[in-house]
Amino acid sequence: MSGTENQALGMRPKLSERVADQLRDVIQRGDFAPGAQLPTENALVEKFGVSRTVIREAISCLRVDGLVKAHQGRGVFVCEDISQQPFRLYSKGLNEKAHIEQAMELRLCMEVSNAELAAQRRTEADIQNMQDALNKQHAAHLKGELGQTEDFSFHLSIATATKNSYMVDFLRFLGPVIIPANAMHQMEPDILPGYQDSLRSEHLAISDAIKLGDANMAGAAMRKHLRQGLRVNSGATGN
Amino acid sequence: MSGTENQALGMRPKLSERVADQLRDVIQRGDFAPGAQLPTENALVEKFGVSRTVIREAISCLRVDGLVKAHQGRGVFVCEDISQQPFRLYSKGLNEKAHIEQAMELRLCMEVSNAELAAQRRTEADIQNMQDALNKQHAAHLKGELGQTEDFSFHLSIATATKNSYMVDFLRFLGPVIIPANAMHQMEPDILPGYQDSLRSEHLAISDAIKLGDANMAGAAMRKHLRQGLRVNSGATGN
DNA sequence: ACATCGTATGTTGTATGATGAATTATGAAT
DNA sequence: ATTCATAATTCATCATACAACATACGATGT
Repeated sequence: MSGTENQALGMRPKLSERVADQLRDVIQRGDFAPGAQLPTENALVEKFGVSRTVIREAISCLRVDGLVKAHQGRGVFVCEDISQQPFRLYSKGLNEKAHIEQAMELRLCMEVSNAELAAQRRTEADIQNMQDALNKQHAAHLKGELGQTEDFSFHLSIATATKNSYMVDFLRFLGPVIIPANAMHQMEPDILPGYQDSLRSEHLAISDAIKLGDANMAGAAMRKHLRQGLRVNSGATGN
Repeated sequence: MSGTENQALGMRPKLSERVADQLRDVIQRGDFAPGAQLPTENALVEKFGVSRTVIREAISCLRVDGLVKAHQGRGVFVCEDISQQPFRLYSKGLNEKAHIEQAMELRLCMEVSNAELAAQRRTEADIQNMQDALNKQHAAHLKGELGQTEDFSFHLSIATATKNSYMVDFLRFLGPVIIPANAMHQMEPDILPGYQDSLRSEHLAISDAIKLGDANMAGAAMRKHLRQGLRVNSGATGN
């Protein structure tokens, strides 16, 4: 993040973002200890030579990032605990390939655990949701569609069955990174049905194991499924 | 997040945050399709009955959150892909206990995978780092310290050995949520050494399995270790 | 001496108006 | 119909003023 993408396109980055980046740096470098007070807005105005509007927008960014906390009438202070800081992908200078690979690995380890937990905790309603998602995906396939949305719904239904809302949130968070990587778009029309069939059988294997309550089997099926998908994707993109 | 904690303390939430929350809601509810243009600043000024300052700060928040993207001279648009959106814990209305439990479960499933991956990919340097962390933790224990920082360093060294930087980032992200939950602070002084010994033996079991390259054993040792820690923590807090 | 209260000062939050910069729409000239 | 200059729109920045909140200080009364 931090507005570097603008600069890459030759666009002049916004002043407030440049100031925010500089402030972020000095904070993360430790120039201001946790709990310490930042210079006042007026001081920063003089220091950076910009208007108070820009300073306030920059500090607002740091606030959303969970780095500082502003108190009216007192000042702006560096957060004591960084527990409010969000988690971002793509933060470092990773190329597209490494980014997707590592994010995919993160998803794999989480979804395998999800399958295991779902097998232990699923209720009848969860099983019904999984079944619905599978049916809708099958219907989409029969209509000649890719059914990626329904595919994702199936995985979400498993995450929901873990009764851990963070699992759902995290899968939703990783979802967009994964979906575009799917190689179904570039797939030859004649091998697509075969791929969708194998997809369906893999999903059924996962679903059955979760219904049975067999955690090990569910995890293994999910791992096999995701590794298969990873193989197809990387193969199609020529890696 | 979303400034709800202010309201809980009886503090009047900032206008800009309230506006930001409302805008966030209508966007996430789908009132504005991805790629659609938001009303202009002036329109929002009239709609909300606040100043441009507030509207701009609110939009700035949404920008940092990755929900919208502002283009000078064109307008503010809802992001097409939400892949830039950060992942946050504590986002929903979870009580402290459920929050920690669910976050801990997220950590568990990730660290088990980390141990497995580390066993497969560790280099000599990784093994050295793990060993260093263990030694430092032991030294801290002998000095009568809790050694929590060194404990965390050990786990980080495992994450580093996976060669997946997101694993390290994510563990760092979860770290602050977990650390305060540690019950060592409230522990009776006479049982602390015994606990530290068991901690050390669990760490050694993990470390040995990773050195041997036995993924299954490493994963099992890590799972046992974290479940043990979870048990101690929840027991100490009376749950 | 001590506690209480009001005031002064400093800081962030909000409002307002004006100007700059970038994009898009408009329209005239060829 | 195309091209080009101009106007209109919109976000970005600047400057100023005032409001809301917090703290420090001193006056006042006991």
